[in-house]
Amino acid sequence: MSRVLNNTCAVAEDKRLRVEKAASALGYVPNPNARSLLMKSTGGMGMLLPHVSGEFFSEFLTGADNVAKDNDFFLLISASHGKASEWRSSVQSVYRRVDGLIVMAPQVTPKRLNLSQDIPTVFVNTPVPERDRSGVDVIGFDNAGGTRQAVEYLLNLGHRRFCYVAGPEGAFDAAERAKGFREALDSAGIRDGVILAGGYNHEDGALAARKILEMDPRPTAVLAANDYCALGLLTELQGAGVDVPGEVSIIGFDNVPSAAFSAPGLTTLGVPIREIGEKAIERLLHRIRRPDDPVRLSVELPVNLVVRDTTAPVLRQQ
Amino acid sequence: MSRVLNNTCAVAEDKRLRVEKAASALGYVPNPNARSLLMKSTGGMGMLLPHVSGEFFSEFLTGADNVAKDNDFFLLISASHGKASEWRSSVQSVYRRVDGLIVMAPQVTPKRLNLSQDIPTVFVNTPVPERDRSGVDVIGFDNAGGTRQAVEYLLNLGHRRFCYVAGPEGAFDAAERAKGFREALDSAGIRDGVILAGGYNHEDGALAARKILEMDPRPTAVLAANDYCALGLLTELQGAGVDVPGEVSIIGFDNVPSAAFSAPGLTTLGVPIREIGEKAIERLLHRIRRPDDPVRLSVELPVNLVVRDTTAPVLRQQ
DNA sequence: ACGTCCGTTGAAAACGTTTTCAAGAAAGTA
DNA sequence: TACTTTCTTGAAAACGTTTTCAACGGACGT
Repeated sequence: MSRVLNNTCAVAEDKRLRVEKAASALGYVPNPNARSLLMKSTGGMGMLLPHVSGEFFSEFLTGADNVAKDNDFFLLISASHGKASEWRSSVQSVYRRVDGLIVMAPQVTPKRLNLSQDIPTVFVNTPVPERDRSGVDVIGFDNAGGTRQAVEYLLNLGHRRFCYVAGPEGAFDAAERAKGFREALDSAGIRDGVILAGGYNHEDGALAARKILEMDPRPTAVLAANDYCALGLLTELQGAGVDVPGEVSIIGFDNVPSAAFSAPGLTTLGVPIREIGEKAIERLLHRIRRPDDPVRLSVELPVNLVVRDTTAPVLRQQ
Repeated sequence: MSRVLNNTCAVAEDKRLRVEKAASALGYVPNPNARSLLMKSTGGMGMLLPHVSGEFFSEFLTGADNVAKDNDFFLLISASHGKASEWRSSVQSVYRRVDGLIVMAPQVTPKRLNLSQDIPTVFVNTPVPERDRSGVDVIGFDNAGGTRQAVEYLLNLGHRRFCYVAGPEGAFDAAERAKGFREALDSAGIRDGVILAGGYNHEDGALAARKILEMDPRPTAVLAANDYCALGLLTELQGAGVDVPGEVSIIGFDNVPSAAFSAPGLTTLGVPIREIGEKAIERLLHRIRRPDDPVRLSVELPVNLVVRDTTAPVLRQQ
């Protein structure tokens, strides 16, 4: 009897007791499929991500999970996505199983995902053209501005020979970060900034480090596409006897927890990714609870330079 | 018409075409709730975890997600669990929404979770008493043996003054690791091993490091409950001018990706956590596909010492 | 040409809930 | 006492699928 479980209308006290006793004796748990088939709500949030590995995503998940749990929502996660076709099948499999969707697809433009419009969706760190933002929320952060800021900081420290270790091919955020690097150098009138192929993992940084070691003259400032890349770079350079930050300054991107605990501590660009995870779920909750609210989010959060110990004035090398 | 979408029986070719065209024109996607209500299968795997933060869990998730995706299963994740009551409500909310369940509950014994027996369940790194293993699969790893192995390695390097930075209170795996430490010291006849309160995060290691710095005589070998703790310890000791491994050797636990990229590289105990994630999902898939197979898994995987550069012979200090 | 069998197809039952509908009982009012 | 209103409760409809059932038509064999 659904009335007693959900307190939906008045029931005689003796009957209520009998039903409750029977329910707990049988270990009765309502079937959520039947429930959400009828009620058209599932109590879940879907997260479509490119990966789940690394601290960037684990922080994002942690933020999302915290507020989801507080509101008794579960998280449905689908990851490991490179191609648009994989995205589409994931979208299908998630559709109608959740009440809201968070999509982080730095490699794919959302219209290729053919998402249905009838489910609240928040895009995070995903390239959404202005004309496609009508029905959806968009949370981004200033990738290009971050690198630009970092370059400017290094310029002020006297650096003139720059190198950028790029992120993965085809990823929108990586491209933006590289763009910020080029723009900042252009503004400063520096023409010989080097961009090296890289990626988002330690190994990519280590590989780039070996190329940097062979360069002559060697750059005095290296920016990496993210913290893991920077950390791999740092370790490899140190292993080759290079003094960081004495000879080379390094700046990462993301400010993952580990960045604070390298030796020396990594100077990096802080992205509030855990807070973004929280905010994204909160946003979905709002849209679920007030479906007729027409206002949509479209924010680009600032990225803050977190100065630690892998950056120093260039004076010593000149 | 379900017959054409699922190829369940012969249909005239012209009708099939017409149905398919109509379906794609309307953007028809079958409602998964209605589907699984009837078919009693959902195409999802549930993961009940204590957290999702940090590389340990992100590696575990990556492994699980890889094989789940290859088999077109989605992952339903419920985390942030401290208390048994939270676990129970999560179990309820996941029940019937997934075809299999992975439970990692180092803080709770499974019988307090009142899990239903009718869904395949794999316990990972969870204390399951022998008598409760009849219907479930259990994958563990040798926590005690790991620390024991590490202590023995350090003993061979000549270390005699040991310190252990413990994990979180109440966690089964942390207790096992501490037990291994005590046992190994007892076997060696060393009575003055120090156990410090700690935790699973960088900060816990850093805090413990400050206590170690005040100790006199200072230990020459420090084991940490996990890698993050060890890394926090390492950074803090280095910051205080302590030479690692010259003055103090450090060994972590888990072998998360970052452990390879500290400076110096962290000696640690390798837990194949990504493979465990894969194996757990594979196990569930097997049990879903062959429900009548009575054999149950009950394995304790070995933990391997991964020697890097935070450990050295004690000679110099004697 | 007639009977049988197989391939095809439409209708209906089932899955486990919630919600609606209507009926019945109890209580209050004239 | 009779009528109306409110409270309670059982039955039935609905949600969107899959599967089963039965019927229909055609093809094949005798």
